[in-house]
Amino acid sequence: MARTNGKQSAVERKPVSIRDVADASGVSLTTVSLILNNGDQRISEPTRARVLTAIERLGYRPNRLAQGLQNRRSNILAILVPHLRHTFADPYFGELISGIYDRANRSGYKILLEAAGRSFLREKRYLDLFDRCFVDGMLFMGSTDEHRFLHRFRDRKRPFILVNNTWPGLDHVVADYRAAGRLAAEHLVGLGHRRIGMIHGAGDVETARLLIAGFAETLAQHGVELPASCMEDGFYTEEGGAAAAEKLITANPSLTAIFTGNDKMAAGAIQRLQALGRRVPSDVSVVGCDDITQAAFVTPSLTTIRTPLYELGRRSCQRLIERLRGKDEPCQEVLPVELTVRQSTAPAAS
Amino acid sequence: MARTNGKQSAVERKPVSIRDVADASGVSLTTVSLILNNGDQRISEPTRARVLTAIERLGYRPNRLAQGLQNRRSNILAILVPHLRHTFADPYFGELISGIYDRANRSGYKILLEAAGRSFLREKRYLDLFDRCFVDGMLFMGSTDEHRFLHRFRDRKRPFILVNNTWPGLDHVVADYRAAGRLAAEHLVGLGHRRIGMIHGAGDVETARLLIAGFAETLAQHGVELPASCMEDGFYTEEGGAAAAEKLITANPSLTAIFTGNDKMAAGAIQRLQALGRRVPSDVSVVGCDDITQAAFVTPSLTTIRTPLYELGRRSCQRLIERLRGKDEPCQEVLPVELTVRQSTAPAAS
DNA sequence: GTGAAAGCGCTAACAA
DNA sequence: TTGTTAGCGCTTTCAC
Repeated sequence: MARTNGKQSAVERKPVSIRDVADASGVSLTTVSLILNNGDQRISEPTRARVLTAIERLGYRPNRLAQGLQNRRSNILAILVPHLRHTFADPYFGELISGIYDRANRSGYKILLEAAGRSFLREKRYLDLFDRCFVDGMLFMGSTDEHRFLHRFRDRKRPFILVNNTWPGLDHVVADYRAAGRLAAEHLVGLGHRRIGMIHGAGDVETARLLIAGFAETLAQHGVELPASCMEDGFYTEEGGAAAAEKLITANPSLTAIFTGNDKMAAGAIQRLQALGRRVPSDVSVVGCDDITQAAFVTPSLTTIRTPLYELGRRSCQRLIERLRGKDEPCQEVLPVELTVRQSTAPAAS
Repeated sequence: MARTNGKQSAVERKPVSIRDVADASGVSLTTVSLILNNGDQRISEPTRARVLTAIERLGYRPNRLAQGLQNRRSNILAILVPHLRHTFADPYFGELISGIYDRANRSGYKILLEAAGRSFLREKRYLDLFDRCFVDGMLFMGSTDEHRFLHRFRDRKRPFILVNNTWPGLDHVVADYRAAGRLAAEHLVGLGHRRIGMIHGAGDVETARLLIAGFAETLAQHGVELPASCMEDGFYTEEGGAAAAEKLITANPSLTAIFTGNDKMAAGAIQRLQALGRRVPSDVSVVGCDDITQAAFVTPSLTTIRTPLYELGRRSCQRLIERLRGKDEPCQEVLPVELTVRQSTAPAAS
């Protein structure tokens, strides 16, 4: 791999080293290090004070490359996202990232961003991140069944957490999507809806399957069918949701309610339904999933199942940090979801 | 500063070093390094092949902490965002980040995420990021006049780029906000609006002032006033936009159009206007700014000024990388904006 | 209590 | 064409 062979860099900075501090305070380099790392032991108060003063005065900061080289830790965690178009602009990922960031920051960990593109996976660069000492641990969000590389983390040799999805043998923190499906179904059935459609996310995502299962099961318990003709894939995007809504309503004109696998698809669906002359919610009710910030600001505001994205991020990171601290128990944590009722659902028309 | 004193880490991994490769292929460690770094020079073909094979077989990856320690580079760039609530979930920042990420990735740079919280600024940790060799360069977005620490980067000793804002003496890449204001004004005036309000972002943001200036100037050129009573701060949030819209329309019931400093405020404004019984756009037209993805999926879909966020991110990162490669010219780049007409604007009613 | 010295994994003069 | 060697800045035994 070619290196950028440019000049060293246009800048020159004072590299104050531990050596300088030692000289300035008339002690050995060991003493300085001891004071920095070993806390209260040994070193006499006067010496300690002198060194601390020198550190302050010189503005010394330990070089973390040198530190890391020594103790084999980078103090950086990687967040891996799938390679989609402008992935980081998606509020779903953004909420998770915010939660992870805040938790990591609290414990002094830095966050490295990485998108799992084709070459990244092909060249197994996710291993590099660990083996080249870039990061101490990794969190992956947005996984699908296609992400076969996840196998490699089952040996638990590299600290790894799957965020808001599951995979056999991997540690994860996930929202209760089965319950999400159930809550949506109960809400709609409770409003008297009987002819209901669903716009789901990709079929190769475990949580999407759980959501569908929970939704269909609960409808069935109430004697409501969810035939294949009432199911459409919305690909988790606004455009996909819009197209799916159009297909659904065209194929099943009598539909009075639609449940979507995320809020983006719901926003797209609402817009398309209105464009097709259906009023929401008086003609058709729509229930979303996730409760991203924007859900409250579409018109009508979206009734949705709240998955605690920020908290999922926090907890995932918490678990990873525990792991890094030596706790070696498998982790399968499920966080509860709840119904948030707004303006996009109403009693069935007929 | 206390270190996490936990166990080394629950895991143990094969650390294949350059030493191992050298031994395995019967050459010196230097030879291996030369092959890795110096490209095609010197080394004979047979030797090179032998070494490359060994590298492959052992799965050797150079430890970047060691590399970095040597050549004082981390190959990591920091993205600094202001510390707001769930900052990373904001599509505005997300688009910029996506652009930066993609450009950085193309040149082999990693991205480190950092939020500029109180302690981060107070303790000057932005300097640590450089001086402790965490990163080679930094991009900052979401800056305000309050971010005084920006002064410290004027000496150009540390590669730094301001993203989508300006600051005296700092390199930046920014959208043409004055033109954005002008385009919005021309659009509304062109539709016959004369009683126009504005919901602006914070007054301590230079781009917000430029936007206001461009908007007011152009209205004035067309003989339209923009009195103080028609200006409200929306704090760049949906809730703020909603509250501002209510104030505006209450104080000036005859308003027929509102321009907002970003799309989030526009979404909030639209929702509140509708809640107050005003139809958008037939009673009141609304123009947003930025054109985030969600702008197309509020109801009615939002007419807005497109600032090329993703491209701003890309260019900013491009500039930073050029800087890292030794180019030392100041950079003040302005990217054009354009009007995107959708459903939220219509000819003036009266 | 404090310091000398070895070594983390790598790069790059300088020799050979 | 290849190898020897001296660090990069830090941590950590082990002596004193």
